[in-house]
Amino acid sequence: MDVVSPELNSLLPDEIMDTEAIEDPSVSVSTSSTLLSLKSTLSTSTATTKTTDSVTGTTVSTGGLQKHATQFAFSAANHQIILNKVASSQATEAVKSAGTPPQIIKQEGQKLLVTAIGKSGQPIFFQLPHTGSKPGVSQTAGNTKSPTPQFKVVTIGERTELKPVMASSGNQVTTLQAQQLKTVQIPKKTPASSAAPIKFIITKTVNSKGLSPQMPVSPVIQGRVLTQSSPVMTPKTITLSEPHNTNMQSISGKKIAISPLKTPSKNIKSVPVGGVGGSQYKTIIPLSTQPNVQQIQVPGNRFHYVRLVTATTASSTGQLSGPNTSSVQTGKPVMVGTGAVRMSVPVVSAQAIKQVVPKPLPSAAQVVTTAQTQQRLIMPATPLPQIQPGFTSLPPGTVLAPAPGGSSVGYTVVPAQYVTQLQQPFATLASSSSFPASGAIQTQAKLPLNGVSAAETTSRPRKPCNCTKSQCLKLYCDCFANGEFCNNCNCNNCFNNLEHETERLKAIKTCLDRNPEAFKPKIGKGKEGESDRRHSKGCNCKRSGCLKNYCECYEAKIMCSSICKCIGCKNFEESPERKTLMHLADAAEVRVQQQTAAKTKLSSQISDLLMRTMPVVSSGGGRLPFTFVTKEVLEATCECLLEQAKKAEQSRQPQAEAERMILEEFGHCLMSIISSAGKAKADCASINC
DNA sequence: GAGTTTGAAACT
DNA sequence: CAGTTTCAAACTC
Repeated sequence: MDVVSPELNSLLPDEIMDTEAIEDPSVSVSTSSTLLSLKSTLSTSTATTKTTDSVTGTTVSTGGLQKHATQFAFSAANHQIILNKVASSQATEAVKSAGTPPQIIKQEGQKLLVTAIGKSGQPIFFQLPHTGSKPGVSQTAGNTKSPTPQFKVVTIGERTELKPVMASSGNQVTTLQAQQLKTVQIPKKTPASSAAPIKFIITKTVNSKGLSPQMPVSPVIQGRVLTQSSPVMTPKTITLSEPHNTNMQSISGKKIAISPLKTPSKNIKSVPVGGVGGSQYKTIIPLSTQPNVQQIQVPGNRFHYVRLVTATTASSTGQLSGPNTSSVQTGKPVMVGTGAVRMSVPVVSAQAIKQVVPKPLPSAAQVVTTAQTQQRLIMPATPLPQIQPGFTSLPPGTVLAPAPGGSSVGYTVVPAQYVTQLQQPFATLASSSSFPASGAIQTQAKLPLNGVSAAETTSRPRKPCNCTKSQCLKLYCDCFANGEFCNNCNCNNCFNNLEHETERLKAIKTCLDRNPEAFKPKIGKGKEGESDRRHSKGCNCKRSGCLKNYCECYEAKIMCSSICKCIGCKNFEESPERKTLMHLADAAEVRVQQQTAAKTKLSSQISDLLMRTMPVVSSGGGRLPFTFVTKEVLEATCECLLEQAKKAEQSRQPQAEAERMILEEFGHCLMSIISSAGKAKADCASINC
């Protein structure tokens, strides 16, 4: 079980944070490796259906739901949860005061954990006791006989919903959602393994016409795999699973599984998934921290966008943190109120992606932030066959954005640094395409990216390239290799820019075809027990001894490893040459630092001196000009000082006393200068000169 | 700054 | 996969 984020910890009451129930084998037992495929068949039936809880394996019946009608009643009219007869009037008031419809997070024992977004925008958490019948999760794995309310996260159409599941042994899932009540059919497929980890299942019907495009997408679930369905408007189902120790999951038709929290993939991986009506790719996204994936629907746009947000970010907004993180940490299906995720939620980089949170979007590109550095991606959830296979290996800092003109390419690869740069340019692109312009790019500038502000990251200095023949569209070009546009470079005939996006995309594809990992960082983590950092491919140096910057290992300040094919390597731990070089480098660095410090200090002193000798004149608010210290003034001052020195000499004063007299005279001179200057300035001001 | 060296990338 | 060519950065003078 993953650890609940501190942000959430601070928000949630202890009861909510208690995740024991989830780790309880009796709960996870039936969450076997089997992935229930939740068909996208929609109906608007009420909660009188049956289902098998895919999370707990508990089968409960509609009767159970009715049994619990003392706790809940479903309003088919407005599709809102109505809390009825809750034992706690306080909770009732909390619900009423919420700015959004309440969403059930989960049931734990005899408690229902409910969240809503308060009118202040802050998440509200409260508990509702189960009073009508025997509450709690099923005690029996697989096929439970005791009706027990369960909750399931199911995505229908563009939206994802939390479903209180009360059916038994059926194959339907009843969805109760803040704004819509739906029932989806699920194939009867019962989880079996008792030792299986908890999984999340999301059913996603793409472009379901039964749903309004404007219908907000409820944030839903943490996951690791995004399925991008084909542009063909056939219903698609996404199955997100959350096994704790397995990485890949079964794929049935157009379903994909989410890799587990505990087996994070360092890199996003896309795998073609078979399907009718077009190819699909599932994107496995690393999940080393707690980012959320927000699925966003753009009305009128055939693409679905997802946005990845770190838990930290979410918490910083005060809106996402609670519900989302809690769902992640508990590993249980969780529904978060639609109001819990807003477009204003900024996007920051993430170490990895953990959550999948569909999200309403009036119109916007979605910036997806992923991975090791500050990789931000804007990517359609629909497939992008042209490049999608290489999507796994997009370089850090790459942004995928819908391409202008709605071309077949479908998106534009943009360096992360351009996310902020492109605020205007991208809006232009968006406006010229089917992609809505408003809010096209989310502002990220003021949010920290892995501890570094976006401003810092985006302004990160980079060496300009000097390419002449490659058009900056080959990996020879460092800019291109780093997934960046050329900017302020010295290259000739550069195609690594927005004006040549088509060529650029083609080049990227070519590179990825040649080497799917072409854009991955070359310096990655080594195997266990080895140095933390090592070159992924190793170097092939022959003449440099791996002690010059020709060597990629040396350049990265790491030692050569066993995978290097270098000849005459001197870049190893005990190498005396290497040690000497390191010492020299250290010494040089110290020297530079000292020089820098000295310069800074000197500059500061000069500045300070000028400040003292040129006081601010209140009348003008400015400082006196240097012109007051004219040559004549200096000469006069020097004469005064010399006179003072002569005086001291004639009176045979000791040196110290002579110095004192001279300095004193210097002080008098300065005061005279300042006084005169101030007077002159005041006079000048009085006559408006 | 021009020319050389070097090794990764690209090509065959 | 190996050998060769191309390329741009690193380096030297």
